[in-house]
Amino acid sequence: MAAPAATAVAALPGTPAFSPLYQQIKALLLQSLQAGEWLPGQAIPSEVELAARFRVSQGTVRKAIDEMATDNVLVRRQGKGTFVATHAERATQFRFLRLLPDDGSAPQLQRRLLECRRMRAPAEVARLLALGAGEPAVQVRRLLLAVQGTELRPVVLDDIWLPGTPFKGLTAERLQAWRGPMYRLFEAEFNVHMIRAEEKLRAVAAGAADAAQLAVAEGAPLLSVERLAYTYGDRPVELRRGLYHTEAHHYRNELS
Amino acid sequence: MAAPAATAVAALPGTPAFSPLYQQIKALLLQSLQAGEWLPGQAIPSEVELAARFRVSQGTVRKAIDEMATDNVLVRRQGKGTFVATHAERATQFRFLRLLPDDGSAPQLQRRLLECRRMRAPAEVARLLALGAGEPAVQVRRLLLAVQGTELRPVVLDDIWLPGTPFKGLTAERLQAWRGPMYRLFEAEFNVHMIRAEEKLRAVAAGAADAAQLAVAEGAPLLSVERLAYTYGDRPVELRRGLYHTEAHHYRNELS
DNA sequence: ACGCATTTGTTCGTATGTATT
DNA sequence: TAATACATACGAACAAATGCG
Repeated sequence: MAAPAATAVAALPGTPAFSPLYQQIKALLLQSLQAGEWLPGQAIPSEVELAARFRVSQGTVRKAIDEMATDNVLVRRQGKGTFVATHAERATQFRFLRLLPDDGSAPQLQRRLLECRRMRAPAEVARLLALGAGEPAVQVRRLLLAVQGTELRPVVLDDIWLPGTPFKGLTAERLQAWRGPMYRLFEAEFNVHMIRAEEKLRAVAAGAADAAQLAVAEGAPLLSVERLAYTYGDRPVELRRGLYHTEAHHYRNELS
Repeated sequence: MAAPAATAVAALPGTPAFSPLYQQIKALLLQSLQAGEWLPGQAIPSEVELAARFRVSQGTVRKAIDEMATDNVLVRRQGKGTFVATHAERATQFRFLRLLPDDGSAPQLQRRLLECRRMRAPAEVARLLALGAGEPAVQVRRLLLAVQGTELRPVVLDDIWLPGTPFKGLTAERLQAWRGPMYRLFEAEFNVHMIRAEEKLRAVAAGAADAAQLAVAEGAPLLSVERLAYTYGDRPVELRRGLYHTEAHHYRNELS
């Protein structure tokens, strides 16, 4: 962990490997995060400390951290320090949960675990998760139910695939016992932190089995959301296909 | 337009109106943009010029511009200057057009104008566009067709509502004649620049009329995209409801 | 309750590098 | 080549928020 080359080196401009100092610092910080030197929720060293470690000015460290903060990898808190982002905070949850009630109320969802089993990854799953042929994977299926007064109405049917190796030890009991966001469990128990995801949305007709789970008619229109989530270094670590019942809910998106 | 108070004033800390200098500069720049002092595609004054005008350091101007650049309101080009963002650039178009072919090819869409008429805004439209009762509005309906080899397949049915006053002079002929993105027409001809939008997505069943336009069966699942687009100062200036046929296309979204 | 140390936030100034014309 | 504009980097000072003694 004691990096032999803690000093960042600015290559001569014009050489192919050239990149600004603050970008090199950013890369080094990301490496430390990936290596688990600082865990989600913990504070990283102060700007002056990092400046001393890397032998650069405080302003240079600042610019590196600034970018990582806008990337939602770090969170700055004036007077306290800079912290590794975590999925425990409310703000972070809503970045990945885009389904909202039409009436504008706060989403209130209950989980119901349907399945959690370990198996060899199917070809398509292996391809998207960049796994070798026959490598293990974990499949999780669950239902999310909206709480409306005393009633519970199913709104999301999730089919989730995770690489087996980093998620060794993930069981139905573990999932069942967990209170809080699933992504928070992943980072707390398996040191896998989701920072980015790509989604493909489609309208599809409900199949018989899915319709039964979601309590809708067969052939009813459902919103299909296929997600590929990435951790540090753009490594894909989750494949998720969700079916959303959008009668009293909608998927909210901000274009900017 | 000759601002009487070109000098930014830092209120005493603790007073309610206090905000950092660079935020004040940002607000002043946004006012100038809103007033049309610099038009989309044009260069704004250089950082040193702006620093002199506002009596602040170059670094402070720089920070204001930095934020506006990440907001996609301005575009920096090293060696050339800083420019007002425009919808003419390819990159900007894809920020607002999220429908992509499943096969990964570049989207190639043809427009077919169905309707363009001026009328009093219906109550719901008026509410969302913050119009007074009975104020004029323009309704545009159009079809987008995917070009697949020699075939044309309808994929999007758009129903667009615009406030009548800023869009005085918008006619079917004007729309028909325009080559390029509609948002580019809006900023070039009507000085209305879209910078942000909120969308609500749902899966719905195709009605008889919509199904006919999109060449799908009645009841087929369609992706409904309801968009409210904003210009400078968070003023809503477009309401759009699109129906997407997502059999060979999908809506792409990036979570970060 | 007060003050002090720590940490990030803001602002200034200066110098040099890189891209464009 | 020279001038201009943005990009990077350093240093310094003070403000604001936090936590601790």
